[in-house]
Parts: sequence; C-alpha cells; structure tokens
Amino acid sequence: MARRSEHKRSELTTMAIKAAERIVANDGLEQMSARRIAKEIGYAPGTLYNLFEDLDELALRVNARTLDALLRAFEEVPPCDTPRDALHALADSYLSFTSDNRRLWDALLTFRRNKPAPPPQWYLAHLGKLVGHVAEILTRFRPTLSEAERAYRARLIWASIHGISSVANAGSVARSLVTPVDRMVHDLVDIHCNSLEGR
Amino acid sequence: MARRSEHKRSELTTMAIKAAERIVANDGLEQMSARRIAKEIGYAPGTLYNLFEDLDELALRVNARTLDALLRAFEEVPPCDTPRDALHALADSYLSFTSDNRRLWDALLTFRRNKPAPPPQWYLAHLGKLVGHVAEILTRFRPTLSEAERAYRARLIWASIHGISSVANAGSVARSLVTPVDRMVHDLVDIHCNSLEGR
DNA sequence: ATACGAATTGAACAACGTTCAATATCAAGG
DNA sequence: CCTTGATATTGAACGTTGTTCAATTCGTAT
Repeated sequence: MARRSEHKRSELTTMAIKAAERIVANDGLEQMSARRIAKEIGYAPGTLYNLFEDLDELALRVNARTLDALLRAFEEVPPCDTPRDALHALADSYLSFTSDNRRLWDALLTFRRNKPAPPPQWYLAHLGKLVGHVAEILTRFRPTLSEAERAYRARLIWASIHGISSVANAGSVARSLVTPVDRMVHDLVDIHCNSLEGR
Repeated sequence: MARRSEHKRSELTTMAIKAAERIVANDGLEQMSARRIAKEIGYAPGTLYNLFEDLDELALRVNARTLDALLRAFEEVPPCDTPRDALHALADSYLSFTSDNRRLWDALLTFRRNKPAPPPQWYLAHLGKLVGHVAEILTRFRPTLSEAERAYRARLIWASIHGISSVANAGSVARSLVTPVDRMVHDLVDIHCNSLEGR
C-alpha cells in the first residue's frame, strides 16, 4: 500500500522527527525506537528507512532542533550593562534551558553514532554560533584581543561551563560532585570574568 | 555440566571482569556483550548471571578498576614546591591518564545503568578521594579556608577540568570546541590558581 | 486503459540482555 | 563405594532492538 496522497514526503519527515522528539522529551533517548516512532505516526517501521538513512540520522535531526531552541533562547537574552552581567545572563539562560529540557539535552550529550563518522558541518556551525555569543561579549571585556585569542577564550569559557553542566545533567559518574550547579556555574563565570578584567 | 574444580567462584569473577575490561579497552563499551565475555572466558553466557546481577554490575566493576587506576596515578604524582605546580601536575596526570586509557575512560563517562539506581557508595567514595587530592592542595593556597569552602572549591576545580576533558574525550557534540585540550586545561588551572591567590 | 516508477508494508535476520528447565558435577553421609 | 542433595553450568528460548528487502499497492504519465 502506498499512501502518497495522505502526506507528502516532507510532511512525513517532520512528522517522524516530531514524534521522535516527543518520545525523547517524555521518556528519554533510549525509548526512541523505530517501531515506536512508526506506530506514533501510523506507518510501518520500514517507511522510516525511506525517509532517513538510519535511526542515527533521525536522532541527529532531533538534536538539531534542540540546538536550535537553545540558540533561540540565547538570542532572547536581554542586553546587559556590563559584560559580566551579560555573561551571567547567558550562563543562566543556558542552565535554565538545560533543566527545562532535561531529556532533550541529555539526548544531545549522550547520543553516539553507531558507525563512527565526523559530525555534520551544520552541527559544528550551530556550536560555532553558540560560542559566538560568548565571543561577542568578550569584545566588551577586552576590545584589543585578537580574533583568534578571543575565539579561544570563548571556547574555554563555554567548554568549562558546558562541562560542569553536562556532568551535572548526565546520569553519569560525577553528578554528586557538581552540586549545587547553579552556584558552581555562577562562581566559574565570575572567575573567568575576573581573569578577563586584567589581573 | 558444572565445572566447580576448574575455577572457584572468585577466580571466575575476576576472569570475567578482566575479560570485560580487555574488550572495553580494545573495542569500546558497546562491544562488551554477555556472549562475547562468555566466549573469552570459555563459559556459557548464563554463567555470568550466576556471578553478577546484570551486565550493568559487570560494567560497574570494570569502571571501578579504572577509577582505581586513576587514583593510583594521582598518588604517584611527585610533590611540588608550589601549590600551583602541584595543581598543574595533578591536571597533567589526569589528562595523560585519560588519553592513555581512552576507551576505558570513555566507558566510565558514558555508562548508564539500564534500571535507574543510585550510584553505589564505593563509587562516591572513589570520587571523594579524587577530589580530596585537589582539596589537599587548596590548604596550601589558603590555609584559613573552612573545610566546607575548601571542599566546594575543590569540586569546582575538579568538575570544570573533568568537564572539559570529558567533552573532549567523549565522541559527543562539542569535541571540536575543546582543542587543544592540553592548553585549555592548563589555562583553566591557571585561572583557578589566580583566583585562589587573592585577586 | 495500461504500464511504469515509487512508496509502503511486514515478515525476516542477526544481535542483544536475560531467564530457566535440564543437566552435570561436587561434597558429604551412610 | 554409593547415594543423596546442593549447586554450577548449560544452551535453548523469549522479547527486544536496528535494518533489509521481496512483494504489494498506489499515483501518474502515456
């Protein structure tokens, strides 16, 4: 049976992605199975393989939407008077996003391709934008900093905060070591700011 | 067939753990399957369930050995003149351990119990010792710091470095953002030291 | 109306963790 | 030495999983 009239291919694709996203958000990445997605959109499992290469690709698409949402949250952070406040605002936005979307964020952190492959370029582009928000603030701290140094510094800040938050969010080893997360991130941002302000 | 004469239960247990460790170290956690472990030790899959509750328990035992090894590496770090050097030495030891034992460390970071359960107490004890090494150095930076504050500060340092290194080591999202890891960790340690030294 | 291409299906395959009745072996008691 | 009871071990089986693919069905163009 071919029901090409009910939905066009593109519709079907987004239906599948949204169903997968719903499953991940509610029950976690490990519950996102081909059969369950298929059931939720009313198609057979095999159909998914006409839309996507893998389940991996589908998971990547879900993660892409999550990254997009975080990026949108960043763009809605109101401007601040001081760069220090701006960094704190960004970090707060980050933290509240990851706690509001715990399972989706967890999926982003824990997802692994089955066959090792380099991350898609749009993935890296998204990350670049995220770090770009930090880098932009750095120009206010130190306008004379070279482009490369600013980018590096932004990555350093981003990675250290992302690291703490990921350890806290993941159900992994060291969760108990990063409590309270909020204060730890706040203090870490302060330390970075102090370091940027000259000394 | 019951071959109780060939190996006693405890021997069999360590045989299984070591086989599992070998598999993880060579081919990664995802290759550690009951059937493969059983084949490597020359027993049937079912036997493993006489020794361990789950495969999860077996994975935990493997991770325990990895944590032990890291702890031993920490204890072999030679003493340093300044606390700053001591922190750097600790961080270097951490980094070289995680890169020398990439897959084992990765297993530690990515492992998830199937049925959610609180981490065993010895797990937390191990982590406590790791952070204890940092805390000890902090007394040299600021002898007057209260016990609680010192512990918190140690966790902050440890978690931020662990975070960066885990993001770098994991095949996850943000790997490209944490290059070069060595320099990032070094700089981060320096920033923490600066912050501790007063400013 | 017919034929062709493509979408869809669902059964099938291999692999996984886990269970459990059946079996083989050991240790002890008569 | 044989019997008995307890326990270790097995391997087939179950229910999952991702993925494939021949068969089927539909839309569209001729």
